[in-house]
Amino acid sequence: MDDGTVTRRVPALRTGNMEMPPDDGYTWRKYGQKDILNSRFPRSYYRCTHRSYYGCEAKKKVQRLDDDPNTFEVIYCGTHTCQTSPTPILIPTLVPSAIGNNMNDNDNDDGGGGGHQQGASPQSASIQLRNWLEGNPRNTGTLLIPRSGAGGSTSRQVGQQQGGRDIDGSVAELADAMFNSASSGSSMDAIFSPRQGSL
DNA sequence: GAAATTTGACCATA
DNA sequence: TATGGTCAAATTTC
Repeated sequence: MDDGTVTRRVPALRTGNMEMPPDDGYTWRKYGQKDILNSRFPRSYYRCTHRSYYGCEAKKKVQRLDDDPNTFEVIYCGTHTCQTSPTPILIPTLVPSAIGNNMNDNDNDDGGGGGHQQGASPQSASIQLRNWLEGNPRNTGTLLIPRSGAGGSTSRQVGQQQGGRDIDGSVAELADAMFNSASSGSSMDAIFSPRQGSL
């Protein structure tokens, strides 16, 4: 169903705790957690923090793969209409056709056990990220914005970038740190295809 | 004081 | 009947 549902697999970051999956640049608010029978790990349900302000109905489900505990399966449902901006920018439908296609590919068996999934086209959220990531061609993808919970607890796992512009500078630093840390693992590279920067 | 996270319960669908 | 998903209330942190 290409109704805006995107399934992506992202390796757990080694930035302190692998309890939290890489942030995708949006502010998510956890609204529930459920233990899945077929999974040893519970599934977390997130909703866009700007839902109240922008009516953004974007949601995502994060679940750790039973086969790869260090890999998270993030299922995005719906599209963002907030773009994490101070103003409600309306983003047209994010080519659901392409999205629904890649999810099927993601359903494929594990990507090798090291988090080499990819195959999906990070256009849903990442495409919007590029808007505020302009100037950072390397950051064309999910970004982790550990403002206060990066080295503390699993709480505040989502960056509290109020608007996204405030983190513009932090993004570069965070991204740089992340890419440097992940440069040996190519995990990030696996998630964020460098091809995105060629757009 | 406000916002977010956590846990439990309830509802809907298969 | 069982599982998944969502909502609400309480608690914790900033």
